[in-house]
Amino acid sequence: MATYDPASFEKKWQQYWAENKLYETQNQSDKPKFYVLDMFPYPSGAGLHVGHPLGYIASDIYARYKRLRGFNVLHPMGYDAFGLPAEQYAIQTGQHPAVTTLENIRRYREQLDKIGFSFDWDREVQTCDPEYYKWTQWIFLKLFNSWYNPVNKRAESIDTLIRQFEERGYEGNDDWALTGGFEVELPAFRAEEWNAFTDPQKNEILLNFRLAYLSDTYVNWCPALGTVLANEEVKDGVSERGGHPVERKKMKQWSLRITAYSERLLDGLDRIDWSESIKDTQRNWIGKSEGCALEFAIDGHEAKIEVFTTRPDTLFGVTFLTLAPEHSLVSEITPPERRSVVNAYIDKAKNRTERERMSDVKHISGEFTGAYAIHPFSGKKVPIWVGDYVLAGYGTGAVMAVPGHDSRDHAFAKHFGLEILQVVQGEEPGDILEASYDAKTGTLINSDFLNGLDVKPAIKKMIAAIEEKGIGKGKTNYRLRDAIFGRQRYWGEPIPIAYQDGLPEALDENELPLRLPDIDKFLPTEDGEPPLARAKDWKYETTTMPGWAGSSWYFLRYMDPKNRERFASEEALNYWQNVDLYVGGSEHATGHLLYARFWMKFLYDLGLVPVDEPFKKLINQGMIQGYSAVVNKLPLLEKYTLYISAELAAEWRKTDRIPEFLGKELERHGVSEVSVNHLIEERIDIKLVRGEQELDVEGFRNSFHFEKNGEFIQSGKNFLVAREVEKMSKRWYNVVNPDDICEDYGADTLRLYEMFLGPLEMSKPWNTNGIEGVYRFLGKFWKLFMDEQEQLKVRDEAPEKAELKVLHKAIKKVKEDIEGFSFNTSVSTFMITCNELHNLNGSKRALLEPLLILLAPFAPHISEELWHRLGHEDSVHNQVFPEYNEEYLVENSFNYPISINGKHRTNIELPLDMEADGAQPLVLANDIVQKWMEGKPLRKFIFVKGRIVNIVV
RNA sequence: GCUCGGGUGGCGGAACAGGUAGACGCGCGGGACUUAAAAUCCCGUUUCCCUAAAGGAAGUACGGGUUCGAUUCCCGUCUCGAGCACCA
Repeated sequence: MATYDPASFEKKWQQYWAENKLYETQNQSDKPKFYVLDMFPYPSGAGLHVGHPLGYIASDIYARYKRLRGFNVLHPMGYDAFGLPAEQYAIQTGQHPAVTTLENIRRYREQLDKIGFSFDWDREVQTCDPEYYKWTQWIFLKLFNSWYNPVNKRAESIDTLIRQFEERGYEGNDDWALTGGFEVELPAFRAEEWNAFTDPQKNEILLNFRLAYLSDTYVNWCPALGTVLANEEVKDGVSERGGHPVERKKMKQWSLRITAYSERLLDGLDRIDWSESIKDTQRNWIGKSEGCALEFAIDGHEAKIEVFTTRPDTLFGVTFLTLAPEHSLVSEITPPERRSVVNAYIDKAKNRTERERMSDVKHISGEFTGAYAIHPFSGKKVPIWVGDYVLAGYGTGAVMAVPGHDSRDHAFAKHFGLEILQVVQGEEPGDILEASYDAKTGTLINSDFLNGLDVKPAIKKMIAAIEEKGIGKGKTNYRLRDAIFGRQRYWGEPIPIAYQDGLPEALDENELPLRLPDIDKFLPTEDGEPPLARAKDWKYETTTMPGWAGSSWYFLRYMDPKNRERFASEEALNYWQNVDLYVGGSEHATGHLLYARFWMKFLYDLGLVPVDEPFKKLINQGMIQGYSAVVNKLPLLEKYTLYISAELAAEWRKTDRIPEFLGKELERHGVSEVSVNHLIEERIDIKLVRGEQELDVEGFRNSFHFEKNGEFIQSGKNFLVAREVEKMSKRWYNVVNPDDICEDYGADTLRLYEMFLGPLEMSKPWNTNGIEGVYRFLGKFWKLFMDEQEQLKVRDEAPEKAELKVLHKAIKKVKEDIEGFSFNTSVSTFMITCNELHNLNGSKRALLEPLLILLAPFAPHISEELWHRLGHEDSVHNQVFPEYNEEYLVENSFNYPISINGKHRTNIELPLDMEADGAQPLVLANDIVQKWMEGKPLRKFIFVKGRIVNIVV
């Protein structure tokens, strides 16, 4: 056999690379460093599918390219090994999650190895390894022992805060120098008072400032999973994993004070090379809004209501205030005669789950408290209401309602018949009683000293007036919430906290790692305690860290993975700095990617890392979707289950009328009175489909999908299935396994094909329609080197100019493509180059050797094989990426045929000293021709790609 | 509702800064080799008109604009996808 046979050499080279430690990376080098990282996988029981390697292949190409370009490349891989699925599995089967996790890791490794990645496996990390999570816990302790100093704008040791308390005390929530604007439920105290406090009292106070803290907060509680979830783990009121309903519940919880970093997380985005869309998602999530906080006095009460608004200019349009049902002042200000009504409303609102509240956005509800606030400028009395459209968790939990210029306030006012005032005049007249005017443009009216001003200057003037009056000040609010850090779960990092008199006490660093204890059952205890409460003599925190803890710093551990003294040595950190290229899915935009940035900034503040952004450049690869196969069946009959071919089912659904042919068939089976609603779609294994739609009927009959009383109805020669693009998942039977592709076509074809599918960042369905083309290309490429008799046919002749042009074109294109992450078009370039060399009979060493190096990042196995067949001892992956020479690329153009107005033809002699080569007709526009005809000289020739495309007269 | 990103042949998709639209691959059609098939190789393949050949017209979701020239830039409309969403 004289053909390309990947099975005969791919494994050989994979072993060769491993044995020779080809990809081992040193922490020092004369070469410049480059760090290429993939998001490490969670090792699930299902194994890898073809979607996983997409990003890994892209990053591998880039890493190999950088290596060929003379960089010292760090390209590691590991496993995000703590997590829910392993624990769910443990609950069902009793198998310890550590066992199944290690088993899954073994399987992942086996699959990864088949694809020929250039990972340095000596640096592998697993987040569930005590030697690793020791340092996750260590970072947690650092967070616990730190606070955010808003004056210095960075995290500092909690000791600096204690010193301030000792010297100055605390002035309450106005003490911006200590809180930086975040709310602390803590009364003021003087320095003497502080010094007189007992240690537990001091500790309790300090918890309000620590970056890792314990507090009573509303959490997303998922009863089905038995744990709390972070905001980004909840989608539309149900859990992201499993889709179980989620409730709001007040619980004592560990949280991380990520909100302290809001501004810096926002700022940092301007300095990193990420896609605009993902930066936008993060900006959105942080949700900065600038406005002003101000107080309303309450008629007959000492207390004041603080509100936050982005529209202080509309203050004269305030006709009522609305408090969230959870607002602490509600019960205080409600007079006795209104109490029962208001309390009933509050109870109702509280008992609604988050989901109900969200799905019920349009329904307006609220109650008048019976109390009145005093408008700070007009002195008018305005009623105070409670309404669940106001969120307790944002701003102050109270709003000044401006129904004239806020659609939500407007809806509320209209529903309850409250006054609506217009204070901003827009360009187009509209009835303010019908719809609010929300735009931030226009002229102020009915607003005393603001009258005549535009909105923006009015905002400024009003803030100044408010500050002068001493009732409030300009303020920035963020949507970002602190990150809840405890999970009522077993399979996670234990939180290194012990309890003393109910107060948390941090472990000492040298007590780490706090190892996860063995327990007999993985369920929560009978009285609802987390599983860790089952462990004997466990005097520590019983919740564990969330899945994102270990992944928030793993990129640092790769730099120095075996260090037992430190999370990574200073030398390693200073050498590698941060990740130059990070490749992974965009679904982590508001989770992992935000938390990792937060931790990096925190570590930077403590002087533990040299830079404060973890990932310089980020590429988001798209998802590879499954291409499910769907059969239509009519199962309502006792006698038969009728399978209806896709073309008939489609017509039926479209027209809602039974197609004639199908009607006859149904009649023949004694079926009447069926509607299209009886038609059921069932997904079947995609292996039962041949080509695009044809069902392998025999295979289907033998599969478990088939109903024993099934009969087929089809109008054509074949029974057709419908196809559906959706997530690749076991439950849809649409998973394609990379091992199978490697088996059939080899790893190089898999790699090239995944790149060839389309732009890296785009999501696309997996289908194997084009894979033959890529495989054929490799076969053709092989034939440039080997003849029919399996003999090397490469000649040592000097290449022709035309051949050099082909080569250098390819070098230039591939280099540009890799640097721009357009791997799909570089595959095309290889195909074109291969064809052109065949046509030129260019099997010459001087052409093919550079070409092999060029191809090596994409198809490492075939390149290595042919490189050795050319007589080299060394690996092709140790070579230098070839440079292109512009000289060979110049296009010569001369003596163009020109068609004027697309009609007449003439030849124009151009004042260029070039040889004629591939002359093209040039179409000139009318007016140019006219000027030319009038005898004006031709002034300028416009060249594009060495070709004249226009002439300026 | 707000923000962002898309819409190009039968299909996946090219076109780097405005400059020969449809590269490359799949599919399809035709041919060569073969007793035959597979494999391989060659030719054709946006649509329409005309044709023996040559040629011509339209064409990148739709409608306008800027330009000698627009898939590319600007305005408006439709549409698909993603993120956020009673955030005051």
